[in-house]
This record gives sequence, structure tokens and C-alpha cells, in this order.
Amino acid sequence: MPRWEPDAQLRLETAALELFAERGYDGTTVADIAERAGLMKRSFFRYFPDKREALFGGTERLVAHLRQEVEEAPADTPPWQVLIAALTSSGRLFPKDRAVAHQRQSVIAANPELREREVLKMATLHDLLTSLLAQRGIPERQAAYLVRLAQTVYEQAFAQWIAPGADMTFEGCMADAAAELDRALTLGMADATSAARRLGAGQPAR
Amino acid sequence: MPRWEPDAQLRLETAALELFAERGYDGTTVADIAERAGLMKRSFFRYFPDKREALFGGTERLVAHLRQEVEEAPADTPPWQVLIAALTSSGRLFPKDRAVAHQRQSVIAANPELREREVLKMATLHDLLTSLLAQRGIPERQAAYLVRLAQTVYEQAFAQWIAPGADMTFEGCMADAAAELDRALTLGMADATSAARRLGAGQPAR
DNA sequence: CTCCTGATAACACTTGGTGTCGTCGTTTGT
DNA sequence: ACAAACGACGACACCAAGTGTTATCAGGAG
Repeated sequence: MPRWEPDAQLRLETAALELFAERGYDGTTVADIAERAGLMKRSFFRYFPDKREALFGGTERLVAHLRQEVEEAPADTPPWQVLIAALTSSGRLFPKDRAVAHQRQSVIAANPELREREVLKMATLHDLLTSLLAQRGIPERQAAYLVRLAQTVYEQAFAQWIAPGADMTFEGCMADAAAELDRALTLGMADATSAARRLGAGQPAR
Repeated sequence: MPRWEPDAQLRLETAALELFAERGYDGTTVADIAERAGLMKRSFFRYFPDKREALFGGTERLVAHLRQEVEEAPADTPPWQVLIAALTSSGRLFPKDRAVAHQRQSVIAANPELREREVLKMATLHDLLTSLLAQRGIPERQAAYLVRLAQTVYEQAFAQWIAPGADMTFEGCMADAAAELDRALTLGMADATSAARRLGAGQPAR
């Protein structure tokens, strides 16, 4: 007979999400979370470096997935296609139950500290993807642009997928968001100093 | 004769930047900062909501500047041009001494907590600019894409401006970064589902 | 049976951050 | 010119996040 219940980390994650939803992030102490999970406050920090991380457990898997997808893509696949494919397939890592994802997102949106952490995760992902593209021979600053754009598509798609009501696969949401990007680029940059004019006029600058 | 020295906030900001550079962010307590500024720990929190904010004092001015620039732009100016113009002119708010900006950026880069805050500030700016564009009639999701792209140009330009060695105006850096964006869009998305193809075909959407 | 390992409780401690009150120059009103 | 309200700060108490350390006890290896 084991001395302690198994799955301590999972219990902590569940307890944290529940309590944040019930009382808010600020209204919940680490001791509260630990107590609901049947542990001591000190044990919480053996599983998570800080209080926020209890909500961001899935990040390592996402990082691993993206790294693998990009590294394994054929060398001649255009970078944009690599990014979109990797991000689209990462939808497999999402919880089966959209409601869980939605609740988690609500909790994050309700608290600046949590938003801060989420945004940092996206920035970390940005650095990762940029360096992976750089390894494929894409100039680093150009890679940075493509990654940022792809991440924004991803965020928009995720928001749409989460939304209650709409009943789409994540893949469908990604396709939608990418189409919207098309419109934004043609509409927004139509007569700026930028891509649209050069592409339209066939006149490479510089 | 005043009872206390004036400019307490400025003294705190200076002390914080110095100490973070000397001993690192973690190696510096709020009491240390307050002491160097000739105040008590409690007074620090009368000027800043938390320890990190001592490094981000300029944000309110930046927000005010961007809001004003976007709101005052003629209604028929294309959104991309509005964004780039607003961000470019915000270079006027930077410290005259590039070395100060560079040191500040080094301190931020050296600490995840500070990076977290910086990235949150950018996200806040993103929300602001997106809603300002939405007020101008740009569909919100398209606005989100344009803003993200413009912010990335801004970041790249700032990094280049900061860099020791290169001696360019911020305006010049923005132009450079925008040109790099051109190349990224043509190169990276050449045969994706996206804008480049449609633009190349001379087919304005909408 | 004993030793070792690993996960946990228990406890002390530092630091970020807040509430509160008293103090005393400064400013305002008359 | 004088009193009252104001404002910035010191001083102190307090809570919660996060860390270091030690003791405890299950199960596995020899």
C-alpha cells in the first residue's frame, strides 16, 4: 500500500484550476491548493516553481511537439507552411473537452499575473520557432516575422475554437484564421511602403 | 525649505536600474532600492505597484502618444501606414542616450520576471492599438494581424537602434525593419495559402 | 534484517507587497 | 496672521509567495 496517493501533480493542477475559478487567483493561496490536493504547501513547490505554473503544465509537451514537427519537416518545405502545419497539428494536445480549455482561458483572462505568464510562454515559443527556422537557413529577422504572424493565426484560431457556440475542429479554425490574415494583408497594407506594393508592382526594393 | 528631496520617483527609477545592473534583479531588494534613493521600503510602493515597475515608468507616455497619433490620423489613411507612423514617431520618447536604453534592455533580458513584464506591456499595447483600429472601422481580427506585424517591426527596429556600433536614427531602423518584413513575406509565404500569391496575381480582395 | 532511496511533513526564514497610524512641513481659507 | 485641512513620508504590523533544511517512513535491493 503506497504511503501517499499517486498523481499528486495532476491533483494539484485540478485543484488550482477549480479554486481559481471559484475564488479567483488572488483569493486562493498556495496552502489552499495544496490542502484541496491533500498535500502541504511545501509540496506544491516540489511540483511547480511558482503558483502560476499550476495552470501551464502542458507547455513542455507543446514545445516538444513543435520542435519535433519543425525539425522533421522536409528541408524544401516553405517556412510558412512548416509553421502552420506544426501549429495546426498541435491541436491534438488540447484537452478533449473544450469546456475545460475555455474555463482555463477565462481564469487566465481574469488576472494580469496569469496573462503575464501566458504571454511569456508565447514569447518563449516565438524564440524557439525562430531559432528552429534559422537552423533551416531562414534569415533570423525574417523568421521572426513569419513566426509572429503564425503565432497570431494560432491565437486567433484558439480563441475561435474555445468560443462556446461555434463547433469547429481546431484545424478548421486555423484555416479560417489564415484566410483572415490574407484579407488583413491585402486590405491593410494596400498602399503602404510595404509588401503589397512591391509584390503588386513586381519591383524588388533596395 | 522642502521637508524632503524632490524627484523621489526619478531617484527610485535610477537607483533600481543601477542596482539591477550591479547585483542583478534577484540580488536587489526593494529595501536596497529605497535606501539608495533615500527613502523607506514603504515609500517605494507609493510610487510603483511592484518591484518590476520601477523599470517601466515610460509606458504611460508611450501609450498616450500612440493613442493620440492613431486618433488624430486622417480617416482615409490606410491602417498600416497609421501604425508605422505612430510607432516611428514614438522614437522621440526614447532616452537621448542610447547607452541607457541599452543597459535597461540588458537588465530586462537577464531576468525572466522582467521579460515577462515587458512582454505584457507589449500585449497591452497590442490590445490598445487593435481597439483603436477597430474604432476606425477595421475588422477586429484583421486589425490584430496588422498590429502584431507592426509591433514586430517596432521591436526589430528598437533592437537595431539599441545595438552598440550601428549609429542610426530610430526612423532609419524602422525603415530597415519594414524592408526586412517585405522580404520575409515574399520569401516565406511564397507558395502558402496566403497573401503573397493573391497579391502577386494582382487580385485586390474585397 | 538492514541499508538505501525517495517522497513527504514540519518548521524556520527571507522578501514582496499592503494596511494603518502618527508626524510635520506645506498649502489653503478666512 | 492664524488655524485647519492636506500630503508625503517614517514606523510598525501583518500576510502570502517562495526557499532551505531536517526528520520521518514507505518500499525496494542486498
